[in-house]
Amino acid sequence: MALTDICADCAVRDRALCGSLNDEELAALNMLGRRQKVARGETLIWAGDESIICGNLLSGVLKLAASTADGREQIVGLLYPADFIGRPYADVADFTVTALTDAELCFFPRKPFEQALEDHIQMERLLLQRTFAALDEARARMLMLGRKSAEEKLADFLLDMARRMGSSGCRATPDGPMTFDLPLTRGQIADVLGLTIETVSRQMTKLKAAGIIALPGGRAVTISDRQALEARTEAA
Amino acid sequence: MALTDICADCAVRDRALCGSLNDEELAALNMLGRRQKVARGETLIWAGDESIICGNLLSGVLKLAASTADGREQIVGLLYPADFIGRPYADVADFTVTALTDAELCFFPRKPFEQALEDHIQMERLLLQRTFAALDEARARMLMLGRKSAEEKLADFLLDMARRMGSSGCRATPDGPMTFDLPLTRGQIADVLGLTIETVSRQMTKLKAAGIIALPGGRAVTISDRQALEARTEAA
DNA sequence: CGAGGAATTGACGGTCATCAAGGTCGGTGG
DNA sequence: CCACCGACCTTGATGACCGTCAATTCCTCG
Repeated sequence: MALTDICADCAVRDRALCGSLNDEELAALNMLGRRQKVARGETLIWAGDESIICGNLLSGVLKLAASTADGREQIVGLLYPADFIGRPYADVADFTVTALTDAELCFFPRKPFEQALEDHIQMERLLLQRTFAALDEARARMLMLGRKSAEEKLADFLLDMARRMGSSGCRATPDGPMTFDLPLTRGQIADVLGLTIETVSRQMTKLKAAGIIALPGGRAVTISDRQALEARTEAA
Repeated sequence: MALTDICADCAVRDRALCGSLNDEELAALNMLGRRQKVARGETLIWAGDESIICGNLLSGVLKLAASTADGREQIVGLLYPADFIGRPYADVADFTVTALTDAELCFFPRKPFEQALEDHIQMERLLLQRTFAALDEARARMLMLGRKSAEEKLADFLLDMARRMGSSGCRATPDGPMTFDLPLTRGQIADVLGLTIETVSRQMTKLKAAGIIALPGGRAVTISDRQALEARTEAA
């Protein structure tokens, strides 16, 4: 049927929460959901608004951000394909969700989705495990924000991105140079790391001058000396 | 029976995860659990160790901390009575859990506890909701760590503590002065806020000089002008 | 080719970390 | 009782790191 077809060609069918459902259950869930494309820069959810939707990210990268009344922003999480979006069991969204690249997602109204969670224990359990993982990640990032220097933060960040973007430019040898495109501008990197755009830029050129990375142009980065980069994750 | 008696006198019986269980279910869970007292300063779980236990905090305050290889520490969470301790579904603990005050807790071996979660959907759902709340809190703290000044951080912290310790010293008028004891040393406050002990101390005296707080001695703090303190939560 | 956003680079200053020196308080033992 | 001790806190002096302001330069796209 058309309704399951939409899932049959889903790029994250087996990695997203829905991976815990069989085809029949999936068809039912599909009655509730919609696919949607969003353009780079578009905001899906505003902090403070009613928490209306939940969903899965199919492609692209989203940012989760918090900000102060006077406009300072902190990116508190990045979402990649197969990640879950939204906040069940809360009436108000606490964070703003914005597309960093063009993206596609599959979403559901929150209330019916909560019901679906209750009806499908496996899916709820998977969500619990993912929420724990997100919590661990957030806490690890708290250590970075509170206690690391600009250089350490950037080294952390680049290695993290290399891990996640790896598919696009992986080389034969695990320690050989690898190149990938950052989905973030310098300003957004600054918002992830709790720095300013200028500091990010300066640390980038410093790493380039040290021969640890290269900046071929555009958003591309190549990590030439992973060992050295890892060393700067915790240097004095 | 003796086994349910242990819960009958539980200070957090209706606020902890177990609140979702009826007496019969509780009796079964109790077969697995043990109460334990820990002294101030004692560490229950070490980051990197096998994740063996889960449990509930009955009394006292615990810290959840991460640290770098060279000894810098960041407190990534504080646990209060009725809070859940531990990390189900992970083989290794990522964070160190230490008692900030003498404390009492009720814990279970992790594996059987995971089984109990599966057997009691209500409890699992409650845990999911609490994990979401913890995630929201962690993310809010990321904004603080990454983007706020020392003064703003301390104002945030004091208001947060006032909210949590409120029971001990609440005054008649909501905006009137209130006094309470901090369960943290200056050094630990610094580890929560991503500052140094000296900076915390200096900001404290600055707030005192401004007549916003008073420091009657020991760990006590009194908030004399809550309005002003709230204003410094986001000042220029 | 020109326009506009993004990135780089430089100069300068503020905030906060670091190093150092007392000071306070509670507990312990002579 | 009081001196001593250790842990915690306060305060001061100094400077590094990183934020701010400002001027180019680089890229992309119309």
